[in-house]
Formats: sequence, C-alpha cells, structure tokens
Amino acid sequence: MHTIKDVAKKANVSIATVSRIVNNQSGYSEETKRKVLAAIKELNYQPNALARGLINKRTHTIGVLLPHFINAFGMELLHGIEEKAHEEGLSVIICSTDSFGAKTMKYLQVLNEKRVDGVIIIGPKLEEEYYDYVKRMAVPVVLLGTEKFDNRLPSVQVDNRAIAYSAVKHLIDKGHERIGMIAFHENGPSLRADGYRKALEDNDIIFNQERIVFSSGFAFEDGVHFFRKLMLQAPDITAAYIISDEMAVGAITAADRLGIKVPHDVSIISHDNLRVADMSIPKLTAVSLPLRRMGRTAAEKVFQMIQTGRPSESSIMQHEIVERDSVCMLAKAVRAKQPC
Amino acid sequence: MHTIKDVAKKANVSIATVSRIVNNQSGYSEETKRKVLAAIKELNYQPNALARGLINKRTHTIGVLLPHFINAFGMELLHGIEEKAHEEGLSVIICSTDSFGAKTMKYLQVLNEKRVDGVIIIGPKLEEEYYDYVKRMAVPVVLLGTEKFDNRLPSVQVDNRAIAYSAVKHLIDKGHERIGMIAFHENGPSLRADGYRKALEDNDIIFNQERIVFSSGFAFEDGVHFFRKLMLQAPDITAAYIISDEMAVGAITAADRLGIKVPHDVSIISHDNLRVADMSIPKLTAVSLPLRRMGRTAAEKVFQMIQTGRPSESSIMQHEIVERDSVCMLAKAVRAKQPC
DNA sequence: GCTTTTCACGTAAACGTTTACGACATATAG
DNA sequence: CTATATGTCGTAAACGTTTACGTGAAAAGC
Repeated sequence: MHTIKDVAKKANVSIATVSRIVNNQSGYSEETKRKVLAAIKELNYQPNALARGLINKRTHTIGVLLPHFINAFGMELLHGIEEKAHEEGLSVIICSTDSFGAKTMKYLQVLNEKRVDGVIIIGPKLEEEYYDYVKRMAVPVVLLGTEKFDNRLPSVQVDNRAIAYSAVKHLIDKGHERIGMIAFHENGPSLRADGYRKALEDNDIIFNQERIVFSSGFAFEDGVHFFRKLMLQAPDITAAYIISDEMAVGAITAADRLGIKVPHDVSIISHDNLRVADMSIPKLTAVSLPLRRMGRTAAEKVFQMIQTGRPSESSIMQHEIVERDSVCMLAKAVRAKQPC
Repeated sequence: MHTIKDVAKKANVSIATVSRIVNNQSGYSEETKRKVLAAIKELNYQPNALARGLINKRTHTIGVLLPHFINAFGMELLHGIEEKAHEEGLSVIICSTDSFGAKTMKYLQVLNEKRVDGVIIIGPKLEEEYYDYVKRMAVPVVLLGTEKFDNRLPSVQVDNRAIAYSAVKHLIDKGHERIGMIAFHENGPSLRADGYRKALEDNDIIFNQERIVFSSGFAFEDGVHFFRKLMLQAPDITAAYIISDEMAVGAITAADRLGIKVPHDVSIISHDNLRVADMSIPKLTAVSLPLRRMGRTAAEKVFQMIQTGRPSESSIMQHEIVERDSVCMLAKAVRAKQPC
C-alpha cells in the first residue's frame, strides 16, 4: 500500500503538492500536475481515509441502528438510506440491535469511537439512555420510524392516526360498517386505534370494544393468531384493518382455515404495502408507506445537518391507499347479512 | 470531544500511561490506574478509532458488497454476517451494488480508502475486474453466494447441483415422474438443471426438454409468467421444481388463475425456504438453505483470515428439505391421470 | 553495601494526511 | 530599474493515538 510520500518521491515534489493536486486545490503548474497524476496512477495510490478523517474531522460515514434486522420493513428503509447516503458520498455502517437492550449502547459507543458523521436511528421510540448518549456524541442524529414522536430530535415519520383513519375510511366508503382491527399492543394509547375510532365516529358508527384486538407483534403468526381471536370476539364483522402486511397474510391463512373467504366474507386492508402484499391470494389492498423514500429522506437530513451544522426539520411523509383484491364493495342492500 | 491528552492532564500522568491503561497492558500502579480511570469516566473519554487505526493498521471494519438490496435472500445473509461480525468486534459497511456495474468499482475504492480489514462479496459471480482490484487491495476477501465457483478466493456456498438433485429426488420419492422445472437462464450450463437431469436419469425417467423452462429472474412476476409458460409447454406434469420461493408463490398464483390446484393437480417444491415459504397457501415444501449460518460463516472466515493472515478454506453448506403442503404423494395406481 | 533486576513511568517518533507559513522565482506596475 | 504582486512550491506543525526506548527509584541478590 503506497502513501503520499511514495507518490511525492516518485514525482519529485513535496507531499504538500501531491496533497494539493489530489484535493484539487490551486498552487501548482500543469506540468507538475501531470507528473503527479502519472505517479499516482503508476503506484495506484489511494489516499488513506483514516489519516484524512483524523485531520478533517470527517469520516464520511454514518451509522444506522435498526432493531429486528430481518424485517422487510426495515430493509426498505435501509435500502433508501443506503441509496441516498452513497449518492452523497457517505458510507453506512449497520448496527442491528436485534434484542433491544444492552447491545444498543455498545453500538453507539462503537459508532462514537469510529467518529461517524451522523446517526440514523430506526425504531419505535428512543430510550432516554440512548438519547442522552447521542446528545453527548454531538453528531447529527435523525429518527426514522412510524411510532412515537420524540420532538427533541429531527425525525422522519408517518402520521399513524391519519393512516388508520384513511384505512378505515376506505372500508367505510366501500360500504362496511362492522369493521374490526388488529392493532399493536402498546403501553400508552395507540395512535392507530385512535384513528380507527375517529373514522368510525365521524361516520356515525358506534365504536365497539370487541372489534379491536391487540397483537404483541407484526409477524405472520401473530396474524393467524389474532385474526382467529378477532373473529371469535366479533364474528359479525365484514372487514378488518390489520396493521402489517405479514399479519394480513396470516389473517388470510387463518380465515382459510376457518372457512372464511377473503374478501367475500370479510374484507381486509393492511398496512405498509411491502412486496408480500402483491404476492398473497388475494392480493392485499393496503395503505402504502413510502418506506424507500423515508429512508432517503432520513439520509438527506443527516447529510444536510452535517453540511450546515444546524438541526433539520422533522418530516411527516404522505401515505396512500393502493387498491387490490382484498377489499370488496358491500352494496347497501346486502349489508345486512350476505357476503358481497 | 476529549482526547487522551485531556485525560493525561487531568490525571497528572503522561499520555503513554493513559494509553497503557486503556489497552490494559502492564506498567503502572494500581494507584495511577484508579486516577486515570476516574479521569476517563469524568471526561467520558472515548479513544479515537481513526488515530488507532492509523497506527495499528486495523480498522475493525469490514465491507459487504451485495447486489439487489431489496432481496430477502440477501437480507438473511447480511443478517448472519452482521451478527457474527459484531460478535467479533467488527463493524460492517454495506454497499448495495444495485445496478451491477460501475458502482461496484466505486464501492471497492471507498472500502479501500477506508482501509477496511476485510471484504465479503455476495453475488453470483465475481467479475474479473473486481477480482483484480481486491487482489491489489491485499485484504481478506470471501465470496458468499450460490452460483458459480471461483476457487481463487475462499468462499462459502451451497452445492446447487446436489440441491436440485435432492429436490427432484424428493418429488420422485413422492411418486412423481413427469416433473417440470423453472430454472435460471445462465450463459454457461446450469448446475441446477444438471442436478435435475441427473436425478431423473438415476431413476430411469427420460429427460424431456419441454419440461424445463428458463427464467430471467427470481421474482414473483417471473414465477407467474414462467409457470404459465411451463404449463403450456408441458401440460402433463404433476410436479415442478422452482428455484426460488417468490417464483413458487408466483407459480401458485398463476396456477390459481389457470384453474390448477396446488398440490392436488401439480406439486411444487421450491428453493431457499425464506419466510414467504411459510406464508403462502399452501405452505411451500422447499429446499432450505442455511442462509443465516452462511452469512455467519462468511464473517467467521474473514475474521479468521484477518487474525491469522492466511487464506481460509472454502465451505459448502448443507441443505435440507423441509416438507410442508405444496407437494403431495402420488400413489402408483393414480399416477396415470388423476390428481392425488 | 554494592550491583543487578524489576517496576513505574515519561519522551519522542511514528502512522498518513492537511494546511498555515514562508521562500523563491517570475511577472507586472510605476 | 526598483517595488510589488503573483504563482509555484517546500517545511513543518498538527490531528490522536501506540510503542520503542530511556530514566530513575525501589527491590532483590550477593
């Protein structure tokens, strides 16, 4: 591995001149530039980013913390981040904090020691401990997720209440009234459950506790389990809003076993719109989140913050409903009993 | 951000002593150790990895090149890599070489400039250009993938011929004889198509060109398209080996539209055994690849190479068949015409 | 009690860059 | 022709560590 000194020697100039040429600043003749460039090519010299970083205080590297690696959801975000980051000349170090806990702190320390230029934290919420740490790190941090707001730090998120509202409104527009929901079990009040409730109220449908069920996860298995539970609790529903695609697929499987046809007996609208939404039978009508774009935006924000040194605004991304085959119209006449 | 000097000053010792304590070497009294540790804690000093790397020639960072980010397949591999890497104290930089091409070269350069300790390259094959470059980088490189062998570099792979053989053998064991395949269209001879053919031959079933179809991709859409094509070319098959889960799901969708029931009319065995295999209806019987473990193994190999300085052996990972619901037994009596 | 070993440190060079400063030569202005 | 500006370069300090080497004191050996 050659250093700038080797190049300088070979080109018969000082290292300062080589440096100037490499960083193309001014202060040299065309003649010497040629010589130096030739030497660089011949030795195929690559500047040492460590030495550069040491003096410039820029590593052109950001860290991404994401829980539950495997999740397709996080992957889309990560993809967006990586894409944008590399466009801006940033490398990304991934830290998968699988079992949320002590590991995260370790990762933050590593990122700090490596002097990353910024950090993106994916996840529902930010523990106080982590917040304190990143604050002391004094690098740009942006939050990327779907759940709680932490307005002490810039974030890119979606409005879960509005999303749930849209989803349920869509079902209502299709003629459904007895609408179930598989929500996520949180400590505090659930934004999505809120939106669900609000949509019902705004359309003069009375809220029925039995029609909402709280899952402990977002996976396929949770879908089959909690859909069964939902149908047990509220057998008369004609539609359901399910807060992840995987769960929705699980619900379809469960429905299949229960002899319930989707969408003929019960319509399903899901959340996220990942690849799998397009692969199930029937294809899922879903609220689509611009995950890739969210990742890009997060990367853009850290980049901006790195450049300007001042905190960025938070962004709330728009969602949209993409209609496929898991929701069907319920004619007013048949609303009573029959399937559509 | 405090440096070792600040700590030294605060503890009234030299920076050398601080360094020794931080790296816990010998050469100081318990007394001074206490003092220094106290100073470190008070300033919450974190050593600068750049400066360390500069002098130690170790960055404790590896790079991972992976094409087609989005793919769940690559994600499993990446997950394994990340897991093991962090266990060994290595950070991982991801480089998604989406559009295979010029981007890869850029990434390699970046990794080189950042002086990563090792590189893992995920992908079917290694272009000559990249090979030359990584050779010049003179860092441990391991190949991770499923396709071609490149025995100039250590790799972790699976034996695709054996896998195809197993898959087809499994179908034969279940009583099938007219077996189709959706293979991947490659320039050279396909290992998987080879295994398919061999399994037939070994069981005295004549190979029929019409029963094999070559896809240009591995995605859902390819599955629906090429399954349709397959059924047009060879309407009499009772089973098919399809080389990706997503394609298999696509095939089921296509079958559904064609009025073909899986597995009653045609059985399907797929490849990879990703999460989606468990989520389709019917659940897919599949050849399971230990992707996570493959990732771990790859990371382990680079780590080993970093430590010892000598190249590692290549590994071929074992596969297994996990039986679910997409393959059914064909009784000898009914082999002629009826479904099972 | 004197030499030798051991221990606890400090000094300074090195890692590979960037960059402020100064030196010298040439061009420009008066 | 002198004074000044401009352009091309080199020297050396700095970034934050690690580590070889040296120093002095205390401990050990005789």
